[in-house]
Amino acid sequence: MADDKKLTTRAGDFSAWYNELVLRAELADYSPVKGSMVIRPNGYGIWERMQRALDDMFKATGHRNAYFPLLIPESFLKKEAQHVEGFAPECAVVTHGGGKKLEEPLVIRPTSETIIYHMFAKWVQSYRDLPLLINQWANVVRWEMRTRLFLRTLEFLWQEGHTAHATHDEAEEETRRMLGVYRTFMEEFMAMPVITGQKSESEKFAGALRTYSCEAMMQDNKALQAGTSHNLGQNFSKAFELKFQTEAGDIEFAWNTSWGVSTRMIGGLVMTHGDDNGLVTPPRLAPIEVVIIPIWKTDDEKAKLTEAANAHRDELTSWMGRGAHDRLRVHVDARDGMRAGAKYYEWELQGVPLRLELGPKDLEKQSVFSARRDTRAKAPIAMAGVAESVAKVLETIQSDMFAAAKARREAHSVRDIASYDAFKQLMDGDGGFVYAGWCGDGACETKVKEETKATIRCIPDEEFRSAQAPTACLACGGPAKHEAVWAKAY
RNA sequence: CGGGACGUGGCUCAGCCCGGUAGAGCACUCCCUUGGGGUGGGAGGGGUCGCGAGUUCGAAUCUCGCCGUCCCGACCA
Repeated sequence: MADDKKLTTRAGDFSAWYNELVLRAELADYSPVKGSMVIRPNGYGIWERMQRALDDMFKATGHRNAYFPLLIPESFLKKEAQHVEGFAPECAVVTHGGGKKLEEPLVIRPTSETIIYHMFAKWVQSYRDLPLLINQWANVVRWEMRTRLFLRTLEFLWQEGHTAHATHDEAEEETRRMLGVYRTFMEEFMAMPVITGQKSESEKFAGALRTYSCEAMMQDNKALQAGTSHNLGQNFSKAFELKFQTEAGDIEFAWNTSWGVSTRMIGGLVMTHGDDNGLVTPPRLAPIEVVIIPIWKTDDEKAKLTEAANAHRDELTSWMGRGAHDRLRVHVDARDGMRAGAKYYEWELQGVPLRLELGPKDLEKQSVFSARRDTRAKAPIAMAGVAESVAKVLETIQSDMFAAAKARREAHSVRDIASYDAFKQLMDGDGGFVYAGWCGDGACETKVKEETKATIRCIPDEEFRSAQAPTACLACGGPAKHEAVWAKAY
């Protein structure tokens, strides 16, 4: 490589850029087991911030956490016909334990519907026990053929919410509510705009009545399904005898929902905001929001500036303007033997939202020199009231990142595609989201997929639909039943 | 599982055609230098050349087999 300090560029090879960034920013590393990965502290730190924000939102909507076991009797998985069909090929199965062959093989959970609804059936007797609102943070295993760091690995971390309700409408409301929670999280924390909508029959969860998803656009204009929420109807309650007695005294099957987001979102974060210099983290998810780099020449200066940098850190971290539980997250990089410039590159690669440089000149001027990660804009910040100024810049970064990502998505969204040929041409070139009609026939979906690799990402919710609803199906030209978002996807 | 490529210090790779006892850059350790965007120099540590067999006086290099990785296709959060 001509310059192996630089990343491959996004324009040069998006896929290589992504892999290099994830490895070099130390978000994750390949594990000795093909297809699985180690999440390193930089990556896990982002996950922890995601978990915290989401967990608070789950609690605020009345859910409680629990933990269900990793191993599931194989027979459980087979109880729901669609479910087993969807997951059987990608299940890892434990056949031996304690040095003996097991009587019944145990499946390593690819998702926990079966074990959870089995347990729910024991816990629910009456309508008074409903709704039952449970979430678990867990790892799951799906034996994928082709894997990518964070985006698709054999094992990944996620949360799965599982609820039981007395009526279909309550379950539907819950399904939509949690999709909304995901959307809020993705927009407000990840600064990642998403389109919400319903999945087509072929893309829905195996065993669900309906699946809704959040779809985001990556910088290569491909779609990433970032979160899903399922109305499971009574499919699982019937398979697992999850019944309750109504107020009127009748016995009915409960209505279930399940919803999940995973460490895949970290991949989405990288591909939404990263640039050719590395990761760009939205402040609200950044384990370190501000890095302070003292600059010195002499030993005398070194002592003075390191002390000043530490004093700044203390001032920033003790500031309570965001509330006592949301202090600024600040790191001082006073490493010796490394030039300031080299530190800049390193922290940029790791995506720290704001850098503060503190040198002799700044001390004289009673200011610090700041550099934004997202725009790379530089400006001095007065020492007086520095914490408030910094907090304000971070807020600006957060909202600017969202606005930039949204503008990019809109720039690559097409609502007036002239013809199927034009669509093919677009998918052959730049790609993007195409809002176009769909007759509702799975055959048309399959045809488009085979010919262009693009699929229906979702039937968008009303607010995302075009002012003028499309009248013809993209593929067959017949009357359109829905407006659909078509795109190539991860 | 089909098609293609590749396995050589931690990383990226050269050496292989034409066999002769292993190299570069980066990274790492130490010293000096430098220090507001990847300083420069010096010294040093580190390799069963993927594994196994074969040919040969001698194999990283040639032959065969195996294993593994990556990319492209069939499945997917």
